[in-house]
Amino acid sequence: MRDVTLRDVAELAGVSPRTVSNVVNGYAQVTPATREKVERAIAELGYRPNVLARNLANGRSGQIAVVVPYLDTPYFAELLQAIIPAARKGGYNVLIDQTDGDRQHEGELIGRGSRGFLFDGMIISPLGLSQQDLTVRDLALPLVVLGERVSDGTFDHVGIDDITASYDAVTHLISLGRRRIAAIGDQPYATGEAAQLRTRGFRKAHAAAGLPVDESLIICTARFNRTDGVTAMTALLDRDDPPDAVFCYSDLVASGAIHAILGRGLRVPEDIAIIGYDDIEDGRYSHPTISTISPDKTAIAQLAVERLIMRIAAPGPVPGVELLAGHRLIPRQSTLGRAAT
Amino acid sequence: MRDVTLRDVAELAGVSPRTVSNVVNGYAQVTPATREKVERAIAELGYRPNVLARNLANGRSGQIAVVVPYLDTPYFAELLQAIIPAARKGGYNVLIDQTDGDRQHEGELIGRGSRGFLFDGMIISPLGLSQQDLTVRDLALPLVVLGERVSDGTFDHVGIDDITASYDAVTHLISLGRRRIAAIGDQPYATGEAAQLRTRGFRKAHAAAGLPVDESLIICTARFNRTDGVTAMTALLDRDDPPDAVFCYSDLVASGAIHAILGRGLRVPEDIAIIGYDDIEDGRYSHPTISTISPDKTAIAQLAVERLIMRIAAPGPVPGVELLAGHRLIPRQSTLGRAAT
DNA sequence: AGTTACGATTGCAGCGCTGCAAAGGACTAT
DNA sequence: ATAGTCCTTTGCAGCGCTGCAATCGTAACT
Repeated sequence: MRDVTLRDVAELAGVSPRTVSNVVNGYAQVTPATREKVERAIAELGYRPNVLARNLANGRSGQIAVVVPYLDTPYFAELLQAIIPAARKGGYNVLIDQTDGDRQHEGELIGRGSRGFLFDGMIISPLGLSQQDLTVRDLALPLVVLGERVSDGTFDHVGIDDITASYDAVTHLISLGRRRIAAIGDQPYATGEAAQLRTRGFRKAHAAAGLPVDESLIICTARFNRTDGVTAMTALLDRDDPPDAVFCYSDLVASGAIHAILGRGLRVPEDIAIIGYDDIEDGRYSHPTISTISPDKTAIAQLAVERLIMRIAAPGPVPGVELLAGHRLIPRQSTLGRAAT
Repeated sequence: MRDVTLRDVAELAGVSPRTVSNVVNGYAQVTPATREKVERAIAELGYRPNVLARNLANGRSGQIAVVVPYLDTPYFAELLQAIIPAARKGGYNVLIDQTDGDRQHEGELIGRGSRGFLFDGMIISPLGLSQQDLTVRDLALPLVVLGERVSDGTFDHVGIDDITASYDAVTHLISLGRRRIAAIGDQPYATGEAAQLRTRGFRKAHAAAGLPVDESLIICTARFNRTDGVTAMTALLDRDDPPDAVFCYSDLVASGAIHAILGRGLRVPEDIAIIGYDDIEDGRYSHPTISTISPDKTAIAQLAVERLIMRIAAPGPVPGVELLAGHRLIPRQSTLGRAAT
């Protein structure tokens, strides 16, 4: 049994296929009488427009790709959770891809013609890509970048004010009387821009408080995973002069760090205070609950999608902009102690 | 600047468009000489096949939809993480949708013609849908169901042996000397089949050990979230005779339950042992680490995708089958105590 | 009444690709 | 030399829809 097409509906309704199309899309003016005839025919036949054909005809796919390094990283999962409804509201379906942070894979995706016209635009959260890689990409692909990178003018970037957020986090630790503060997550190489901004905030908070920065307390990690947190924290604990507080560049790192600390029989925050970054759900239920910087994920998703749709609709190139979403410091038990909720 | 099409390549290479198509798809036999000519032309023009057009022409979209209730639930995120590469390997792109467990939304998705030919098949993890809903769906849509439901013969179901897994979990608690064991997560209504199976396993373990089941210790929850765990556990703790162990129907519930217990100043597992279900990453890093039933997610993803692709390729209706992936009991600190790794 | 104007409807062509089956060409067998 | 065979290449038509511009019909105007 063949699928029902526009033509079938047109025949039954006694109008031209074009008119059926007009009704379906609400394009031109259509007489209420005609509309009703057509709608009845549609209902009777159970007609469903063929999205593929529609897309081919008008040259747009109606899909946007969202590319993240890891789907099972809570931060990205939560972000996606917000992006999907936003895209749907804008009339777009979401195609998801994960890259494992692989530079080459990411590069292919933003490269010339990668898409085969399968999606109209892309929201990407790159991990392996350097600024350079982004610049030589397919310029015709409407692109919005989340997180790591900063716009070079050919794409938009959505993030939060990392320096200020980090400044807030570290200042919070200082205000609690901590003096030997470590940072876990610096990435002093090309692809670690976000990390570097956080380190800047870390330094700035020290400077503002008149505190010296112990460079040996700034620990680099390849990723922001739990294992990175465990490894880095273990190294810190092995020192003669461990820190009394740690600013972790993600909640996962914080989770790993806490795991390491408690594993040694030490207490959080009594012995070492911990603050994370991202405000993932785990942090609200772990033991202790994790103080964190909470980026406004809904706003990030909203901004990214809106901006991308605008880009897709725009006739020519659109200058890239930096868009900042809000963030809040959320103190919890890992800095305040059991007294905190 | 128009996009490069098959025709452009054909012209440059001095062959017919059809031949270019043959080269691109490796269809018919093509002389090495011809192939090279065409490939050179492709490279020179930077030609990329238009997937949309291809799909329209051969009537398949090359996409499968994966529908989950919540993307940010770690279990689903981890499952997706496994499904995407499996699908990609099979030549399919993954379109993701989340339903918030809303029955109507889920129903629409599996309903007649929902897809508009946008995807060739669907993997769905329903929450709100009853068996009945699934039965009246669009029978022409190749469908693989994960988790909750059991096959009615028109679709495939992939899951683990819930009864045995639950039996294993509870038997583990009993073997540790626990006697008052609660269960959190039963759902004695139409849409809670998986939960009911787990409750069956719970009873079976009691029976096998010659232990009576205290019905009042079987707590129902609407979902398997952390908040459900907190709520249910709090109620249990408020009783005069709280349990000495709890079998939670998800790791999130377990996480919430632990949160509630520790919040009361009680210890896990000394006062109350906890075992969860799903083996999400959090459970490996939380404090205490959470004993759990670990379903083989890779196998689930693999089976689901393979089976779906087979269904899509099949000419006629395919009888639905039940596919079981493996599972393992993973004892951790929440039952064994700090001694455990 | 004749003309203009405007809204509703339509026809055509084509988006870029592939299924099908036939045509062309080279080569072997008789 | 001629027919037969097999492999490569091709042309046609059409997937189902929409952009465009033309057409039709009717209401509003002089």
